[in-house]
Amino acid sequence: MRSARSVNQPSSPRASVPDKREAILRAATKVFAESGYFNSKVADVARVAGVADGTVYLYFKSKEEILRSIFERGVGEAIAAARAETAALDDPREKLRRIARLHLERLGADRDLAVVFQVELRGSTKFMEEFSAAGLAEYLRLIRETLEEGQRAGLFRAELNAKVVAKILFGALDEMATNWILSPRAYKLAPLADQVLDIFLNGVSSNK
Amino acid sequence: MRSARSVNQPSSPRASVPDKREAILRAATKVFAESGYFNSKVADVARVAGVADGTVYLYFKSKEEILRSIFERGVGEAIAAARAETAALDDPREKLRRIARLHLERLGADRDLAVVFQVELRGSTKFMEEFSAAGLAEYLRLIRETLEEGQRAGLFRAELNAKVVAKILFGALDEMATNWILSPRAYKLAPLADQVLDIFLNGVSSNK
DNA sequence: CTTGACTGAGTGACCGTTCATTCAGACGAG
DNA sequence: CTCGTCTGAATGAACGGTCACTCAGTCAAG
Repeated sequence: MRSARSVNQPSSPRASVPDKREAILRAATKVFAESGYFNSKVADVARVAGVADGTVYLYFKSKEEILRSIFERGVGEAIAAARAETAALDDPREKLRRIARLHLERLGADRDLAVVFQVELRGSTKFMEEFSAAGLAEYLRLIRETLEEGQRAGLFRAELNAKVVAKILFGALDEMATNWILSPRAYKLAPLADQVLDIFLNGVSSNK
Repeated sequence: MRSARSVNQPSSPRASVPDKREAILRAATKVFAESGYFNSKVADVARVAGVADGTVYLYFKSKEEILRSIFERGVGEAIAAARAETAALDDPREKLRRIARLHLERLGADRDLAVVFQVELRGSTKFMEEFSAAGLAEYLRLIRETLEEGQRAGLFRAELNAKVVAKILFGALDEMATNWILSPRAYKLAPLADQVLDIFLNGVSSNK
């Protein structure tokens, strides 16, 4: 069926054809998005991935670890992308715009992944706390630091609490994504980033 | 407790002393908040409510219906309160401030209820879609209409899409609430409404 | 006695996880 | 090249525990 990949994956030296791990993650994202994490059966994930039930447990310790892996990879990539793309920019306003655009572009590009991130990952305080601590905090910090940069530059009102302001921006973007998922209408998610940023920057701006 | 509730859709017309229904709802809110909806056992809810397992089914058709009832009551009350409190106000800006305050005050006053609303209800697209259609849409409409009122009055920028702007405000408030729940620090939620409104109104305001 | 709210042990379905077994391919010997 | 041997990835049936829901019976009130 699948010719062996030439590129070796570094993390798991013993897996012979590590496509399987990838296939399981992709399948799980799809299945979780469709039925919800708690309603999904490991057997369904296995079937969609094209492997046997037991094979799932050669790559993941438990059903929960699959969800965790989806999250960690997603957040990791998102943060890396945001850092990389903003590094070259000077204006903090442009940085925030880039972050917002990336945020909605990434989610808008993969509806299944978006559902898992916006809905399934929120379904229990246990997950939320864990995941929140894991990657979300870092994402919020990235936004906050950019805001503080703008405050030092005199672009944003200095009296604002950057932590709270970061949450406002994140919350607004988050709601755009959640609404997009739940909406039966098919529209583009990414362009909303500009509308959000427009209002947001106006709201925090000090010059006028 | 003779007086019948005006708005109940009784799954069980035979229930004579509806205190039990109330006790079960309260217990379920607590249990769901503590363990998460999917990890909660109906037996736990019954125990906390001080009734037998079977009694739960005299008042609710299923475990899911308990969750739905918690949601419907909460949203219904929130919308009623928001409408009542804004009716007397003229300035759309004041109306929005009232809505935002009420939003965070209500959630801040009952942590268990807040957890169910911010976390447990989000845990599956099935719930989300249903609930979203049910009450959340109306809440967003209330905000949107207030925004449009402000646009007509020339207070808010007319070129903004009120639907999107309503989501931004809701999303920002929502994130405040979610963060408050997950935070180990004990702080007051309601005062954040003013910080959010400050930035928000600045962002949408047309005069300057 | 009748009524019906209430009880809680029981039941059956469900599903995450395990593990005995299979077998495709690697490899050394001849 | 062809065996024979070995390995461990992959399999999927079976297990064991859990839990939503049921219903035959209890009991108090009238």
